[in-house]
Amino acid sequence: MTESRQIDQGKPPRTMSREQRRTQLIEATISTLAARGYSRTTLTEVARTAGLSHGLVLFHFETKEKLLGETLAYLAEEYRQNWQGALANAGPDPAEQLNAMIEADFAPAICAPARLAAWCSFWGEAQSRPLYQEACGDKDDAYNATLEGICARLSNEGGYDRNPVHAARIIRVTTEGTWLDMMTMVTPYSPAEAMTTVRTAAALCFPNHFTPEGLK
Amino acid sequence: MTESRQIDQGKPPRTMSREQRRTQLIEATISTLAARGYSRTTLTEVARTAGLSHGLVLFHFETKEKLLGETLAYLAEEYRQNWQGALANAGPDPAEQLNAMIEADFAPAICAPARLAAWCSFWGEAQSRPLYQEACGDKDDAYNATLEGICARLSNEGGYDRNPVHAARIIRVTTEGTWLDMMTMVTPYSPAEAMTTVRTAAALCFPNHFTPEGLK
DNA sequence: GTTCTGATTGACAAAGCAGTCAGTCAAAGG
DNA sequence: CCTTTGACTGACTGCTTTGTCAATCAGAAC
Repeated sequence: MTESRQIDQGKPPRTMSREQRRTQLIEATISTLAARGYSRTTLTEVARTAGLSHGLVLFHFETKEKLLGETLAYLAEEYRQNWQGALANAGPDPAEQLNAMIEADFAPAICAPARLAAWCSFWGEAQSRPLYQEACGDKDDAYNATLEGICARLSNEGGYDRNPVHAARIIRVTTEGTWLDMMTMVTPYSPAEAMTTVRTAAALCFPNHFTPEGLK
Repeated sequence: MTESRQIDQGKPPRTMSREQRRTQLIEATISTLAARGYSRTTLTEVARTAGLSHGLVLFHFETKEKLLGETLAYLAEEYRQNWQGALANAGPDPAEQLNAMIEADFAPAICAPARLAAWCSFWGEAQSRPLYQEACGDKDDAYNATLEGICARLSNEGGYDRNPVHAARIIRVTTEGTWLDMMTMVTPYSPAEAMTTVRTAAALCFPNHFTPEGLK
């Protein structure tokens, strides 16, 4: 499910491998969710977005429920890989790691309008379907644990006496609230502006290491 | 639309006044949105929740679209009255006012699970429906302007050299992110715990006036 | 070329939905 | 008691949607 995200756009062959087609249909589902919202996302519309017949969607995913579940899993996995990759590329310094995680959360691939809108669609249905808590609960757990660990090390090494659990929570809810803002605000809201907001929160928690513009 | 939110629960008469019935149906819509999500909210289910026939829902609201639009307007108005009322009851001191607004955002009437879930349903559809952006956006404008004003006065009078726009934004996105957390977290999340998170953010912005537990 | 396998299509069935409407019922006013 | 008015019901319609399936098609293996 995670390999070969890229789809060959040269001249689409009539048939594709199972994995390629599934990925293409999941991407079409994300686009449709963003364009029409969860409630008006139909199999026919997903198929039309992909330029395929609606029967094929069910051939590959069996039911609409499973298509949406796999779409959510795809988004969750993409999100996880994004921040874990950014963290792996950052140095051992906790301030750099925290900065890397903040930047990762607003990377174009993650907080592109269509991606955010798709996430938001799922949030709206979350409370009524265990599906989402399954897919997202684990992801959030790993993210939180990592963030708290980084904040704890930054607190210790940086000489702050801040509660790392509180700091991590502030950073996380600030990020989530900013995503929601980007979705619901009428006036456009750039990723750069969003990141400034989260960095401001980081600067409040760790003023010796962060400014609203980034690392000190 | 704003008067007489209370419904007489003694022994339901066969007929009710137009306004009472509309309010009852809007409340049933909120419950249904929370229980089943936006996409599976049907007129029949709303009617069943209210113990009425589905024809009556259309008699009072004409279309499903209008029912949902009025439900959102009802929620937005309820929200606005809640924080404006809390603000009116607070003293002239900006720190007290900020505290009042934070408490208002987590008052049981506002962040009850069903209310939050209903809001979340609308967020998920917002980007694809201009109807909802209006209702959600306008509420935010007045709220933001007020919050920024309070932060500006607190910054001045309290001797902080903090950018009040940034502080207000931090408080707001922290609140919104915490709401989202309350919706999507698997582990339960009490309003008291939520308020602690936002007060921690306030304490970071205005440490001489706030602690995570409340006003100093 | 032939065959085999798996992807793909589109016609179809079944179910659920919003919205319509003719008629019922209850309360109020005469 | 009679009439009027407005709330209310439930059967019905037409449309949309999900899901099924037999037939078709393209590419790979031989």
